[in-house]
Amino acid sequence: MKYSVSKENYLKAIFHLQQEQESVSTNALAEALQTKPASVTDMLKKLKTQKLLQYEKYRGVKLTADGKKVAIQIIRKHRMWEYFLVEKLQFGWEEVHEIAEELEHISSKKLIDRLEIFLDFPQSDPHGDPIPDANGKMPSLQQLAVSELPVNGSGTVNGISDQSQEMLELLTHKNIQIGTRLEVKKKFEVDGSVEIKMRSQQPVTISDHVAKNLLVA
Amino acid sequence: MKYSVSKENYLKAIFHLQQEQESVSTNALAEALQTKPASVTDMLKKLKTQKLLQYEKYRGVKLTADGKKVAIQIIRKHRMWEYFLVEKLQFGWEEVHEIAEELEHISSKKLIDRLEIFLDFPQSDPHGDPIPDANGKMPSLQQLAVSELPVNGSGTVNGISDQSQEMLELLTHKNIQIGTRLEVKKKFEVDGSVEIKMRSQQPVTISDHVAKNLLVA
DNA sequence: TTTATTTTTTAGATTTGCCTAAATTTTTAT
DNA sequence: ATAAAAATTTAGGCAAATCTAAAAAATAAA
Repeated sequence: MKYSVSKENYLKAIFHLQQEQESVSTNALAEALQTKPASVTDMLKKLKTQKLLQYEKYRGVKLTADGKKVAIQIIRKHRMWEYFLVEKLQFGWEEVHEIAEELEHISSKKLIDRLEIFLDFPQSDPHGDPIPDANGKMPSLQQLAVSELPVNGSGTVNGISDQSQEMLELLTHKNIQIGTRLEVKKKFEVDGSVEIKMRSQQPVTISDHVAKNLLVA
Repeated sequence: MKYSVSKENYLKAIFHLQQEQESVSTNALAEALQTKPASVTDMLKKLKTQKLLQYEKYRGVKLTADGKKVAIQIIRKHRMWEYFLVEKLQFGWEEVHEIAEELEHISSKKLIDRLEIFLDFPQSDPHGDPIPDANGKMPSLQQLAVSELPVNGSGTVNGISDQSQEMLELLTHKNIQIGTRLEVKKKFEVDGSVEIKMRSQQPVTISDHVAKNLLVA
């Protein structure tokens, strides 16, 4: 089955929002998709008739198994392309999201399966998010925010919660990327900032905000 | 400026039809785009207000310099992706057109420029068609149909006129591809068929139809 | 437990790209 | 040169995806 770009974006957004909350509200979806609640209601009705989601008016929405399957395939495509852009075309991790937003809607399944082989079965995208396999199996990795680490605790960066351009640029500036090993040297209770040390580098301080967004294993 | 997928397809189709005829008719466009003449008329009016083409009702249509520029960039993307699919992802030359029809509408210019570097500046796509450079310059190569070659004349295949799936599969079956060197051994006037010989192979006969579609330098 | 606030839905429009049927213009043939 | 045929355009509509404004339902607050 083939769906419009718009429908695919709805399914993807609902999938992501469901990670946080069981049931997704119309307003949350409108916010995520940068559209109006009235438009969301319209689309939910259409997706419901296609049995991609469960929806009762005023009650929020949940993906069906079918809907989830579609969403995961889109996410697979998105992350696979991001990996390609960074690893093969030398893009920075902060510029690939936008381009992948378009590439994820290219319909050919064979294309992605071939790309996966060409890339040698990458496990996660440039921001650390896992790439689902062809069957939709998503490797889930354990993650802890740096802000939760104790003093002298250490870990390897394997995820970023806020993947905005600005955040990614800040991290790049501080020389932090996926795979970076770091140790917590000091925690300042007064503002939640954390001093961290990376291999063969002077210690640097990151704000409370950044520490909460930096995930390690 | 960004245009809809539909508009891009119109510009591309007009560009291709203009290679044959100075001015393009509504019917020819409808046929090429698998749509109705009435729809074409509608769209032509819209593209005219955007100054992408010259159009006077009942008089046919021609691209403006702007329109040509847009069309060439789409063709550049299409052919670059086709090259990528065949060279890197191991697709057959008969399966890439369809996928490239989607990929050509991905908007990022940087993406194609990076892809071009990654692919090491390919000059032509898997069917022998030239890939325009970033400025829109299109390397034009001299081509002659095998049917026009004299007996004992030879050449290297560098283009296919009819790039339908069936034709490409037939050529693959006969071991003919871009770059194949061949010599005309015999010409049968009665049906226009031609016997050709390729390096270290028994001679094979191709029909009039195929001989006209096979271009050599 | 009413009232006020927030969330969500409905109603009615708009835009894009397409369609069919009918009218018009151009081209071809007699 | 006129009639017939072919090509093209106009008119009126439809579906998808969006919007604004108003109504309805759910939730929170007094």
